[in-house]
Parts: sequence; C-alpha cells; structure tokens
Amino acid sequence: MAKTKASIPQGTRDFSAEVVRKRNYIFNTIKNVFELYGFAPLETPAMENLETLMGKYGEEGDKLIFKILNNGLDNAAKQEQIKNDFEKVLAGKNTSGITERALRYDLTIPFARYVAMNHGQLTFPFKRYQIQPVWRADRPQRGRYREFYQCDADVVGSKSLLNEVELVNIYATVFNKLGIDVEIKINSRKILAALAELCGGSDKMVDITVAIDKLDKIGIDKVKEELTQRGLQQNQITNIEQYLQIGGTNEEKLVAIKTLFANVETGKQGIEEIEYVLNGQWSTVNGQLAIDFTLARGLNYYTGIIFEIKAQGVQMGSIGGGGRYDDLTGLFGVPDIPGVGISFGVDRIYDVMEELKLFPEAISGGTKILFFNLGEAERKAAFTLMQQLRNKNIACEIYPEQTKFDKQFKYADKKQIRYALIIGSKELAENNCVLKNLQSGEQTILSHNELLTYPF
RNA sequence: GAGGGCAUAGCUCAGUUGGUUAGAGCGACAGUUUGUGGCACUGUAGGUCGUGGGUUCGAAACCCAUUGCUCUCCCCA
Repeated sequence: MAKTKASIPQGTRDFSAEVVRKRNYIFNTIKNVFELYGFAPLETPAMENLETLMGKYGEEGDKLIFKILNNGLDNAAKQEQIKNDFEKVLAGKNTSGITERALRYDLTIPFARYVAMNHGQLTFPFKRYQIQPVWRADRPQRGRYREFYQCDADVVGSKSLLNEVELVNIYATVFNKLGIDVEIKINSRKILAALAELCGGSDKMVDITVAIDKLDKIGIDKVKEELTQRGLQQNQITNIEQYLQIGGTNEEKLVAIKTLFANVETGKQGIEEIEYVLNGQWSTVNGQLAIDFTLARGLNYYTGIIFEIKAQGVQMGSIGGGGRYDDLTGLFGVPDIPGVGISFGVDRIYDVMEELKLFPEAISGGTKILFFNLGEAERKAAFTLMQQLRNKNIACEIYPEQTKFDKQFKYADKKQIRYALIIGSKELAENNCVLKNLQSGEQTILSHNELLTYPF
C-alpha cells in the first residue's frame, strides 16, 4: 500500500494530554453549573439529515454546512440519475441524490429537531444542556476552527423571562469560576425591530442590523455609508444615527431609548424585557451585564432577548451567545413551543484562558507513582503492591522493561510523576520498599502496609 | 468568496550579491554511570531545502505554477 502523508484536515486539531486536561477543566466547570441550575444532558448525532439544517442559518450559514457525499455514487445501474442530480449540484442546488446528510452546524437546531420529534414525551418546561462538537466549513483563522465544541443550555416550553435571568446567572457563574473577566452584552430583537419600524421600513430590518452591528469595528461614518448602500433614505439614517448615539450607563441608555421609542409598541416591549432581566440579576452578576443596542447576532430565529459574551483584555471574537426564539420547533411542524438558550464556545474560551494564563497551576491527572522494574522477582512483588494501590484509587504504573535506574527516573521526570517506588533485590529480601518523592528528592523506607496506608 | 505572509533536521530557527560536503540550539538515542533522575561532558542518528517546472556553468536563495500552513476581510463560537 502507498504510504500516506500524516496530516489532519484544515481547522481540526489533535489534543495532547495536557490540553485535554485543561479542556476538561472547562467542560466540567460548565457542566457542573448547568446541572446546578437543573438542566439535564442530551446528545444528538454528529450528522443530521441535510434538510434539517438547510435554511436555518441564513444564506451564509448554508454555505458553511459540511455536507456528506452519499455512498454508492459509482453504482453503474443508477449512473444516468446520478449524472442528472450532479448537474443540479453544479447549478448550486442540493439534491438528496448526491448528498442527504450533513455534519451538525450548531446544537440549537438539532435540539429543536429533537423537541419536535419527542414533544409528546417531554415534560415542559424542558431544560437540557448539550456539550458536543460542531463543524463549519469556514476558513480557519485565529479563534476560528472547522471543528469546535459548543456547550448549550436551553429551556423550551416557557415564555417566562425568569429563564433569561437564570441563563445570565449561569454565564456570570461560569466565567467567574474560570476567572475570565467578561462583558455580557444584552439587547432585544424587538428593539431592533422597533428601530426598523421607526425608520418606516420593517422590511429593512436585516439591512439595518447588519450595518449597525459593525459600529464598533468601522465607526459611524462607514455605517452610514453602508446604510446608504443598502438603500436607506437620509431621514431614516438620521434616525438610526440618533439610536446609535445612545450611550452611558445601562440606566442612561434605557432613559434615552424610552424617549426614542415613546410611540413604538414593539420597542416598549423590548425595553420592558431588558429592564426585567437587568433587575433580576441578584447577587451573582456584578456589573458584567451591559446593554448594547448595536448587538444583532444571527438574524435567523431569535425573536426576543439576545446575548453575546465578550472577553475583556484580549483580542477574540465572542466566546458565547444566545437568545430567545419564539417558534423554532415550528420549522419542524410543531408550533407554539417558545424557547431561550445560551452557548459557550469552549475552544475560544480555552484560547482566552491560555493567553491570559488563567489555568490553575495543578490541573490534576496523570500517574502518581512509577514502580521501578528491577528484575523478575522484584517486578512481581512490585506488581502485587501496585494493584493494591490501584484498588485504593491511586494512579500507578510500572516501567515495562527491566532497565537501569537512569532510564526509569527520566521516564518519571518526563511524565511528571510525583513518586518513584523502588523494590530491588535488597528491598525484596527485607520485604519492604523505598518511596522517593521526585520533587523534593526525599526517600523513605516503608513496609508494604505502610505504603498501602500512605497519604498520597 | 476576497486579499496578505510563510514553507530548511522531530521542534524553534540561521543560511551573506546565486558558488565546495546546508548549519546551530533544543529534543531523541548511546556512553561517562548495572542502587538513585533533573546538571555536566563526549559521541551517534536525523534534511528529496513543501512539490513541479524554468533561468543559470552552478539554485535552499531568482522567476512561474501548485500544495500546505497562517493571518486579515466577509461571517461567526
């Protein structure tokens, strides 16, 4: 067989032991908080039917879905049909004749699909969390991968804004535990809708939000330019400029927006929502929640409050986001199940923590004791002791080859193993063992019983 | 989808206006050292200079193409 050059697909990564341990530290922190708030786990398949995903993430999103080529395309009997189907693909259409499955793009849509499929069996309000990889055919760059993990928590079957309050508290708790200084940006799609209404063009909502979302990146003048390009009239742009000039504290922003939307019913609703969440923070959130009227997020399915997480002191895209959607399951034929959810982007959180050096010194794991291999009879005695320690839940390993001390010590060093346990001919004869702390260099002679009760 | 940058040993990188047999540090392996590691010293192995073509007496270097990686924009976690 021809030799294959060892490589992995663009935007994917292997994770070494050290990295996996750090990632697990993040996963466990998030998972424990989810559990603490009453969310139950769910896992869905890596692949979904293509039609489940298509059209749910906007035009850009559709392009970024990883599609899976059907098997059996070389079937001679179906060649005509397959050629016809492929013509459709060349014309930019999807066809089940060529591809009918795709890799999961996010966790929210598969969850909505799951709820729609199982709504008869579920107890509402239904609270689930999900920690799994997703795939996007994006071009990789800093903080952007083609395979990455999301950690989602969603509540469906409840319209209560108390859910939003809980989710904000989950965000604050998790980032507190991880030691990341974040800003939790909050806005409401209703406020964005109201702005479009105020500008006399609800149909222009997408154009407006896409443009104003870029305010902090490109500045007010460029935003106005883009609005003009997108067909907004001068008086409408003036309105939008007024809206964008709203600043100050959360309270000041609310006063200003109330004036602006005094006669816009949708806007008033949005303001009430934000006020409710702001007032419902309780003690967990201190000053991290910030109103950002330019926050837009994906325009696909959000209908109420929306969130986005920005890490402070580091150049990185959002490390989390979420919001309320009125009718996600409606896309799958089951109407009237409203929901709200949040997502953590673990890979970016990892990058942020690495850059700011926020990982704790000792993320536990790995072998605690290395048993030296110093001969056949010695090895047997060591092995028996080792198994007894393993039964006590202490991670041990024995050097598989009988070789000189030097080599076994170096192995322990490389793996950062804390203790070496030595049974040579002398210890074998005296029926004891030598335990050496490899950090301090101290070593003590212990009886077998003393070793088994040693406070590691 | 658009546009930059980079590609030399396992890793990080030198390599002069194009000129003999392409180097260093780290790592690996062996030895000094068959009952005590981290240090030190000595030695050994390891390179189609990403790939293909071109220019030239001569290319790691210059030109073209190609692939991979990386970064920015779009968009996103």
